[in-house]
Amino acid sequence: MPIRVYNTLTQTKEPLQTVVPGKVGMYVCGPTVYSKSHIGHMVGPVIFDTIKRFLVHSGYDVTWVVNITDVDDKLIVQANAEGTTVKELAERVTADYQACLDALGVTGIDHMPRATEHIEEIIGITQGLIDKGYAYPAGGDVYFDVSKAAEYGKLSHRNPEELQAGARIEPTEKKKHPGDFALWKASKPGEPAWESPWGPGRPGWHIECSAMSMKLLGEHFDIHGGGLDLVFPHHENEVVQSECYSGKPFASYWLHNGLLTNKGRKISKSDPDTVVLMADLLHQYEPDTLRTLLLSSHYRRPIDFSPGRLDEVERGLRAFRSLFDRFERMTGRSFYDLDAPTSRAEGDRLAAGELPPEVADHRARFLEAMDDDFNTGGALGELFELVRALNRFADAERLDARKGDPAAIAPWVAGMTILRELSRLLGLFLRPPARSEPDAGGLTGPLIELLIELRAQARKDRNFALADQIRDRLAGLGIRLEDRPDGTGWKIEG
RNA sequence: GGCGCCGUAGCCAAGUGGUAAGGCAGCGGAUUGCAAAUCCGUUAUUCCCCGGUUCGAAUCCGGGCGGCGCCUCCA
Repeated sequence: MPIRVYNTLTQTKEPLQTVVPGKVGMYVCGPTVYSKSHIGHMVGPVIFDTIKRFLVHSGYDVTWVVNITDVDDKLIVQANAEGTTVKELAERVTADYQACLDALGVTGIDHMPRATEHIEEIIGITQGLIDKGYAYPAGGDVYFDVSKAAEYGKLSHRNPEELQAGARIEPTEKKKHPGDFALWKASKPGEPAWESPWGPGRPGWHIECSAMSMKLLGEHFDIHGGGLDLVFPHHENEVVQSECYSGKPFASYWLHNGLLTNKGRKISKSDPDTVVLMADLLHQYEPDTLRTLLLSSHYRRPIDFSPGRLDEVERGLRAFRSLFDRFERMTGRSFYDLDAPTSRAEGDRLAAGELPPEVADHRARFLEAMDDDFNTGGALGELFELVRALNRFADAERLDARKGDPAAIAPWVAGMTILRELSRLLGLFLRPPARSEPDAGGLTGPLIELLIELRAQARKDRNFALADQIRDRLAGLGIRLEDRPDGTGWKIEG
């Protein structure tokens, strides 16, 4: 079953056929770095990180580029308001963005080019478009002439006449047509500026993505991604200027992720009520919880964000944590350190061996879902089924009592290895949750062990009132006790 | 006004022509001293509404209704 992707350009699902067999070039629009990242900024990175993981696992050699737009009117305004420089602001916000990506396990980005480091390429493309008659200089600015490009509107499926009729585009006397957009903007005194054939200025908004994607991935590459809100005008402009410049098709497939809403409205910097900062969320929730929410439905669908939803997701993830604890008790090894197949072929070999019932089926269905336009919601469902199949097998075979017998638990461990393979494809459970670890070198662990010992004695004496008091008081402190045949375990909960 | 997305149980959600995955919440059972965790069972005769095509539709077509996004900076 080949991988199929929904292409905004054709509005259909198409089999993935790459420019160079076995290789994928993927470009995703990153942030304009003038304010801290909110949860909405993470949707694209998490989705495309997952897509990259899946493509790599499927045998592709993937190069993934996410740009940083570090020069723009908004940066100038914000830097002035803060009394700092555009450069300092951009660096600070970029560092915050990077920290959020790291926290969510978005590790697959190969290049993060900055607009300000590609001024030369931007000027080159702009000049090239002027030379070919697609752009014109006007009073220090340079505009793309939309009327010269017959295909303008093909990505967002609009026609330019209607566009102009209903347009609320700011009238600028320098533009020939209201739909024309700036490739280069003349700078005012005191603003960041670069020398150019048209005088000192800075790039327009869309040109940097054309310059950086074509430089790093070639003039024709495979996947271009971004939020649905970027389809028009950003991506429409990007595709038209790139193709007019190179004379080649730009990106083969355009993938757009749905937007996050809060209280029913799109989360957006221009609607401050809706903004939920990543930095705050990361203090309240496990990264896996945030990531699971973002992957819980198909990537084109909008997701309504709320703390209640996150709590639900977190409760759902407990089943995984409990299973991982079981694995650790059984094998003495952490699930988080478990090596798993890193390719589909390797996983297929493991799946062909001895496994608990249903495990191979769920794996097959998981991969099928991912093949079909990266259906992470369906894949996640299979992961939950896998957890159940593994617990069921361990229960039925009474594996907890046979943990000293490697041969007996081997099929189950193989099943766990499949779970590791698949959950890693979604970028989940890469690291143990921070909160379940007692303070390193602190007294918490030993003190809890002491209380468990005292409670065990009370239970032996059939003093259940005291035993339950210990358990309830610990629960009040967020520490949950679990009595199992082989002893009492404990867990710190949120 | 134009372009696009969406409407599946109390909530979230997969499924896009063959008789409704999964998660949360709830209920019943196994297990337990009681719990927790785990397992089993259960919760939509039905997929916004109305018509049509078909042996057969949540899935295709037509028409409504409702929600959202874009057309201006946005991931």
